[in-house]
Amino acid sequence: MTEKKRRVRFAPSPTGPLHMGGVRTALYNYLYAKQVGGDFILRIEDTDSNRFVPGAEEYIIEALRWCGILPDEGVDAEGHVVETPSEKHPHAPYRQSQRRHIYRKYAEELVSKGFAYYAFDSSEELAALRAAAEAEKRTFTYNHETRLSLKNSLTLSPEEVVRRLVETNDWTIRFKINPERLVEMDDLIRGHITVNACTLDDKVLWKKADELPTYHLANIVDDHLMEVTDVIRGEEWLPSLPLHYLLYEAFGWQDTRPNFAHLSLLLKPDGKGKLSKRDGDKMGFPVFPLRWVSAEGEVSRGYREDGYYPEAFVNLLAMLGWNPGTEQELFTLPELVEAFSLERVVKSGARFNFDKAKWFNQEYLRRRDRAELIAEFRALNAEHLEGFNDEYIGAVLDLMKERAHFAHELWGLTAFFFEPPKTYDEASVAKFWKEEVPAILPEVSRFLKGLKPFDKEHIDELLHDLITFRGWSMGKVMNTLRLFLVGESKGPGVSDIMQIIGRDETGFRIDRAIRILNAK
RNA sequence: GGCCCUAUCGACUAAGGGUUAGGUCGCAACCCUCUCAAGGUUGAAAUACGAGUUCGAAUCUCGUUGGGGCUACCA
Repeated sequence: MTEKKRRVRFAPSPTGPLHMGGVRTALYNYLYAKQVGGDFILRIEDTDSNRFVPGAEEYIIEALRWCGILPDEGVDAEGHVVETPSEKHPHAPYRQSQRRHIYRKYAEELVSKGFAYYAFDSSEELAALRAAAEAEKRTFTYNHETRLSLKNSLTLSPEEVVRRLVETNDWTIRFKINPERLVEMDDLIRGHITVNACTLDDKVLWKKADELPTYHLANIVDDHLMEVTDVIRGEEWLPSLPLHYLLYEAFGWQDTRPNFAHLSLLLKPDGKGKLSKRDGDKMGFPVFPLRWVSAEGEVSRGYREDGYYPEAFVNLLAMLGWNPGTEQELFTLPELVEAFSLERVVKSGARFNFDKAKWFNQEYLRRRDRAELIAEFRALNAEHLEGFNDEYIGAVLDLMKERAHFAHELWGLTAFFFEPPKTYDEASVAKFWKEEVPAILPEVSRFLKGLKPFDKEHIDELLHDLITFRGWSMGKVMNTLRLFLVGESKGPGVSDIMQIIGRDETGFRIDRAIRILNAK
């Protein structure tokens, strides 16, 4: 068996930051490529200079790197798109704007074979036709029905065509759809699809005005030249698939045509439409992997900046539209590579759910390496942690980390371990600091100060014995103690807190609270 | 409007002709308990609708309806 190495590409357009749907497409491409032992290629489809957004390409690469989905080809080790061919990058350049010189010949080839024609209608003329049609509640389409009444090499004299080709500068090359054709296609996710070519329009393949191809031509030519074997892309491309099939045929490349798989789209949480840039800030969650600041200064939040671990982000994205067929939900990237299959990708659109996303991160936070979490906690709260060693911080985090979804929530949950409460929750004070309690606490404090060894087990024993012996209320005493140690009436077990902060600090906090509350 | 895709709990999904339609998130209750979490147990919660095929349909077919995409000299 000498099966050829599979080549799978992700081909985003740098028209803005890559959103999470795009990352998911990249991820599925990556998983598929790696599973079959193939190469994952990144190609930048920047054929529309009008929509070019500075920084978008860098953003795409950084987002992929953050997620750990690294291209084998197209991008070098430093994260730059490769511009010159080499052994590792034989098909460079990988940016279509740098490949512009190669496309025209393919477009001309189609004209000479009779599969395409020159069209001289200006965009203004076409816009006017569309507007006129719309006024009559019709839709204007440049297709087999209208092309013979328009200005193109099918209707103009050869001399006129040549004259316009050399003298004018805004003509295009259009694909000539054969309306008789029935296009039979196969999709790895959706199965067999049949489309009647008479419903297709004559798409522009090449534009003289910018000396550039459109997506359709560039995409097919590059996939062919780069020997791409599998195309996994968003569902928005499904309507173009017949055109792409026809293009492969017209070039005579049908035998090496790649396999196609069209992924369903990520939908808004409320199910109305596909997830878009605006939704995040409107609905309170990020739609982008990384923070993005537009040229106008508009800021969109990112999963990274919101405190998600890339592993969690990748995991949740993988499970949005794919499942392993088992009940396992937590996967590392290598595990995903192992388990992934296009057959198990679901066909219908997936709505994004913020709660589930947070749950994924919580699971990863729990599983976080202890030393890494300590370092992370230190980095996040350096100003509060001088004088506390890793052993102390580790003990605090062991006790508290399962309460958080994100590392940045940890400080709010643990601050009382590092500094005495600044205030005492008033409602809790009113609830507990009354009746016999003020008289009891000084005695509890005295006993605690004499306790040795001062650990959880002995503290529990002492407190329990003292409270039962005196006939006090367990709840009142314990909750008051917690109020004094934490500042409010929630948190971990009283003895857990005492063991960590130690005997001296415990005594200090209790006495201080008694003093303050008695003075009121 | 036309073309294409799609349809199981609120959300993500499993079940590929025979299951009490399963799991996860979320929600609720109970247990644990010094509070709050976590954890444990339990519960509410779905095959869009209508025909057909079949002994038998969530599953196959057709239609309807809903949702989504595309319909640019954008990708």
